[in-house]
Amino acid sequence: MTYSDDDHMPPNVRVMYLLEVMARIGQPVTPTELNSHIGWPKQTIHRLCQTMLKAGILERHNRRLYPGRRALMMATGLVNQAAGRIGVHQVLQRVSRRFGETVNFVRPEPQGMIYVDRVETNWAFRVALPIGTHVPFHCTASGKLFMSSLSSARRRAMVEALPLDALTPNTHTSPDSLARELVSIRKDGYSLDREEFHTGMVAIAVPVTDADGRFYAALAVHGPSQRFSLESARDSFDGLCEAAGQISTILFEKDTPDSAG
Amino acid sequence: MTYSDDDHMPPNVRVMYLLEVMARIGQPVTPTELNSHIGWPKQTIHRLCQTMLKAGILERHNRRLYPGRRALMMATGLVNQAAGRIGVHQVLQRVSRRFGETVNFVRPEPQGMIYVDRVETNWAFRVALPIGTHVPFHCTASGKLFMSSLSSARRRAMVEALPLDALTPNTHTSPDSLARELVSIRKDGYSLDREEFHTGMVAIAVPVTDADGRFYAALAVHGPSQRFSLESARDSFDGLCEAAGQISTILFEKDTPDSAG
DNA sequence: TCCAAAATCTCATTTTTTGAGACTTTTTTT
DNA sequence: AAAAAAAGTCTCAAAAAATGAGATTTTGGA
Repeated sequence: MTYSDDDHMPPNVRVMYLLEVMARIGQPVTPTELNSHIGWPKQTIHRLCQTMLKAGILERHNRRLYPGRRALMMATGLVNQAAGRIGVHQVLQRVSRRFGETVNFVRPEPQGMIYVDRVETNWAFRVALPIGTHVPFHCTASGKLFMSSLSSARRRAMVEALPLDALTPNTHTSPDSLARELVSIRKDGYSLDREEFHTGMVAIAVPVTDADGRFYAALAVHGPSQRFSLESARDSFDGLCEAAGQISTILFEKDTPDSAG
Repeated sequence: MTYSDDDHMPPNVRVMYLLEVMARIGQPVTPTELNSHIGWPKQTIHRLCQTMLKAGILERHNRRLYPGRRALMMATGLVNQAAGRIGVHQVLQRVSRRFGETVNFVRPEPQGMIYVDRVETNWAFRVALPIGTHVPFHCTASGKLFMSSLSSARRRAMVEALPLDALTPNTHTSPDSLARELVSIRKDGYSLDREEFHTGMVAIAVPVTDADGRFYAALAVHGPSQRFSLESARDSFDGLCEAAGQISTILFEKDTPDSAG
């Protein structure tokens, strides 16, 4: 596979991209206006719009295009499927209120751990990592937590493959010490970041597991070490686990048919 | 152009089609399961899933695929755009004229229910909430209506996660009483705000659903309790449902003029 | 450990997309 | 009303992508 050229978009995905642009614009547009946001050759955009009109993905009133019924049905279905995210966000907010610190919901991806959702405190101190950012595995509470959930063979392979760049004086730079910590994380059920990613910032992460008990995501609380000690982090362990359990329920529990009492 | 062959789908549109199928299924699927709904050659579906994963349109947990961040952002944008359609707005105007009160069109988002469209009466009494504002779930007719549409597991988790701040003496502050009301809302098909958000203001909300019966938005009528009693609100139930049905038709139904071909 | 199902890889073929340029229609300006 | 500009459509050869059968590997469960 030619993963290398990063910015190339297969024709496949262009339909989706066009819908994304329309969604962002938020109101009916002419093909030309649309293209002022995209910059494809004139004929290309017209042809694609035609294809999508013919497929019922777009509809047209006068000159202007807007998402058609087909796109809307799809969107409604997707949003409903994702209704769990609303609940998850509410749980994050509750955790954040309770501990007064920033809370992150983080998932593993090949490029690193990715911030999927977050609730920030109003304190001046903020992590400057927007949602969608990837962070390294070896120096974050969530990344180490994820690795600790792997089978020993995979864990070892991963630890040995990672770069282990020293981002602070506390960062693990030796595969052995990292591997040792992963073992104890696995035993404890939580993972700490002792200023290993940013000096002055600490974090604790607990796992959110799926219905089969497999790792799905990390629920992490971050804070500056001045006011958020690792002691207090550990104290928050039970509360975090409870929240992680609720998230797991929201995302994975099978629907029980409702008894309308 | 060979418009004639009707059922042919250009490779272009397959990405969209795959998302549609996933939206209809409504929960994470393996490529093979997915394909049991589609019937493409094995390699074709795998290749397409790979493309979509790489593009961030899908995400994966274990074997199972689900709509990714990118797809969800798009879906949210589309769904909000559609809510503001001309035809929808006209229905809101008609409802507002009929009852002489402010009408809102409200959708769920992680941060709260968001006012997507509104028609206001000219009365002095106005809600000072501009379009785009988020309001809480637990003390609004639309928020409770949305929560009542969730599966019981999600509903319970959400009720437990919410802050339940008392904004008026009437606000639900106990998860139990809120949960109980959600059950009866589900049964009744409408939701009331009995001065739970602002003292002196009451509201009734009914759901707007898509062609498959999925929750899309809440249609809500608000008014000051002096002139807009809950009795009259309940009386307006049929009219509201009719309007909700019209909105649903505008947004989701294929308008085939007369024939039953 | 072994086995069946699922996923991945390879590759020649077929299909589609691409986009420049000429041309037509529509809209705006004078 | 005429002229000019902008938007949209058509044609076509080249380039790129999708296709899907078959072989191979990986995975998850007994």
